[in-house]
Amino acid sequence: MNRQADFSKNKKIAHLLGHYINDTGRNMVRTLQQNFRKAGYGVTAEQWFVLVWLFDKDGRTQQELCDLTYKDKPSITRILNNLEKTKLIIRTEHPADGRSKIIYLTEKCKEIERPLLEIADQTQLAAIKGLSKMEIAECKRMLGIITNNLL
Amino acid sequence: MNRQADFSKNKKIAHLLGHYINDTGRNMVRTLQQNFRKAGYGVTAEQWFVLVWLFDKDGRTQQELCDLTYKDKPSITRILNNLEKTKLIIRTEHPADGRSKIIYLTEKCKEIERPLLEIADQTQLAAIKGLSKMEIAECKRMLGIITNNLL
DNA sequence: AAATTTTAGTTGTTCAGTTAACTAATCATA
DNA sequence: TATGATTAGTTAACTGAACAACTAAAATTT
Repeated sequence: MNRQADFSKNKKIAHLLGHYINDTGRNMVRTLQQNFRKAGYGVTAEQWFVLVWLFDKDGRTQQELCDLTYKDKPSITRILNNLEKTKLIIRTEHPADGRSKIIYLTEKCKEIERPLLEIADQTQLAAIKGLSKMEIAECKRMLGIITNNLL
Repeated sequence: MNRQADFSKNKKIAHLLGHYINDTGRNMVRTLQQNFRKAGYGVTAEQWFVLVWLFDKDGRTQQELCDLTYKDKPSITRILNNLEKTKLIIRTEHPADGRSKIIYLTEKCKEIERPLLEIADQTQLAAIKGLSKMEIAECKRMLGIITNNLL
């Protein structure tokens, strides 16, 4: 793919902010996944974004994971299917609510939490090199405004 | 899907900037596509990001479109396949280079340029409401820095 | 209590991104 | 000029996103 980042070439074409945001996000996500892979972990970035919340607190429902990751239900279903295939999570039945399922990490998954976290941290650190904490906060604030505008 | 934008809920989890950027970009892209669809145009956002550069200048090669859109070759191949199916572009052979193909817009496509552009403009305008031009420029600058850091 | 509505999760289809392997044409070079 | 490397584009497999339609189990309403 093509990753040069001269977003100023769109002098005539000013309708592409969404494209640039999207592209930058994909660059980060792809790099993270490549770094996982280089280190020998076959975890996708999207799987990671789900696992993060399970490391934070185990035993959540799929709906909770939807809310936390901003992903829709079919996406969560499929990401969990793949995590189940690789034996990183298990689905169990909710004791009180027959519709819900509760997701638990396997031991195998808990063992790789630290190395994955290390890779994620380093990747993010490399990505934001040259940006101050204030700039990052500004960036997040603007992203939040844009998303809210679209609700 | 879930589009609430309170990115501050990650107090404990600070590794998710890429996820937030990615998510915001997808929100913009999805909204654009929905707006095209509501107006009766079956053009995807990714198709639009390619068409934009053909409206700018017709008769480009696929490689040029890769460079301009930051997409890789398989993606461009498939996006053009779909644009060809819906008769919005045609592929022709390069007169001098047997490997290349030159992409032209059809009349059908030229006819919908203005309405699509109108929708794209309005969508972007709605998305950035509340942000100054300087903030937008800042945002683009930071996205460029991040992408360059990842090269 | 029965009927309706809402909620949790799954499935199917289409589209695009990522990676790898591939074909065919051109370019470089020895 | 013949060989090897590069370039343009395609194909295939896997993953996830978007959207719609679906099942089954609550929750709500009447």
